[in-house]
Amino acid sequence: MPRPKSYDRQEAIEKACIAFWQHGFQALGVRGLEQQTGINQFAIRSEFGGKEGLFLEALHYYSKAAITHEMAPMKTGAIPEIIAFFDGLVTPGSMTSSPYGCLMVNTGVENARIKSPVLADVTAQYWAALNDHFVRALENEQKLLKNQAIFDVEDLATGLVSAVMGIHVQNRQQQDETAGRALVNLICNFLDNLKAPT
Amino acid sequence: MPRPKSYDRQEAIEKACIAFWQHGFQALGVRGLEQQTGINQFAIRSEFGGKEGLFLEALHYYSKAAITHEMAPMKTGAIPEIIAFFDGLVTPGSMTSSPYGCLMVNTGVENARIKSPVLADVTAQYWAALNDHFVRALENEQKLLKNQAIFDVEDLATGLVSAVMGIHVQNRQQQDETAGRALVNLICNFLDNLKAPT
DNA sequence: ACTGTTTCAATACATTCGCATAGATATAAT
DNA sequence: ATTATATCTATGCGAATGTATTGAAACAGT
Repeated sequence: MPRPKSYDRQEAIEKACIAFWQHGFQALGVRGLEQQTGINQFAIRSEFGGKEGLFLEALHYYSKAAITHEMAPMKTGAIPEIIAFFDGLVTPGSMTSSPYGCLMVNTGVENARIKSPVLADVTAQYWAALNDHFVRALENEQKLLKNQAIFDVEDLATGLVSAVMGIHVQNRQQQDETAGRALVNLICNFLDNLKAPT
Repeated sequence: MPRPKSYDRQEAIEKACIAFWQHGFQALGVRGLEQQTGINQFAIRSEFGGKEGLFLEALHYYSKAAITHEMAPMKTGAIPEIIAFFDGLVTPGSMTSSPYGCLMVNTGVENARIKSPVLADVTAQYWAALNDHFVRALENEQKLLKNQAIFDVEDLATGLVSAVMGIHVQNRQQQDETAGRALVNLICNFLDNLKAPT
């Protein structure tokens, strides 16, 4: 019997995600959110728990999408899948390549010295997930190398995570979703030298 | 004849630099600046042109310090000097290593989708300077390799800049000035393989 | 001492922030 | 049609923002 909502919830979250991605959390006001998402201010509060609640939903949406669509192949793959992931960071059309960088990077940088522990959790979990996927793929690769452990998996994975951050920042700095290409090439080159011969 | 200023200008800029470094531009209000820098609100306006003017001074101070103290050795050096620079990014005590990351990275991420072209200029010039120093050092290294150009200098330099960004973001994310160590090792490892044999 | 000049402390200002409220609106069930 | 319920549009609120103003304060020169 109620009056129908004037927005689609999922659609709204996606729009909010893009808006926060572009402008950051602080710089985007509730009134700006209204315009860019089509959600009315009342719904932002009653449905999402205010600006920060909507932001959290956006972060979760972004995280889940990236993990399931971009990271997933690395779980059962090896170095080639890692290389494919890095390529995706600077390949137009991939959801992990954007002239706005990465919502998780941007949020982490912005939020580092601030408030919400819950925000810090979401970003930390995201990077942990990425780290895990790298570890998996590297372990898989090591099996192909017949246990010749010539590289430290955990350490390498951590380094790759930092590289991903750098690529995203470069993309955002240049406002060009391919700006991080040089580091991608460097990393892929490096990984290729570790790879089991095909 | 005038009343003496209650602050030292240079000292004030340094304090402001640290404050912005920690909190970011938006999150730090004028009243917070007053407390953390000891500059009175009137002076912020009359001496520095308001909050943004003081921020610009802080950016210039940071940039000049980093260029002259940390990047400089690469101008006449080669890959060993690049490696030393990367080590400095995760070495406590170095001015380029900090649990707050890098003021230029933070500013670039925060400002990317916003306003001030003058802010964008400062950060862009900073990264151009870093890129130049990498190029110089790599060219010097190539001379030692007797013109066996086995790597593209410009491309590699660009990649190294992105790596630096990633290391800083990792430091800030973990609030640990050594968190980017893994990528530093990876990069140094990579560079070492390019180096002329000693 | 007095004066001139500059800086400082305190306050006020308009604007914007996120949030809250309340009356109007739109649907489904009766 | 009427009613019930939930959502939407309007407006308002206190707090915080950066900036502007103004009278008191602190020095150098006379």
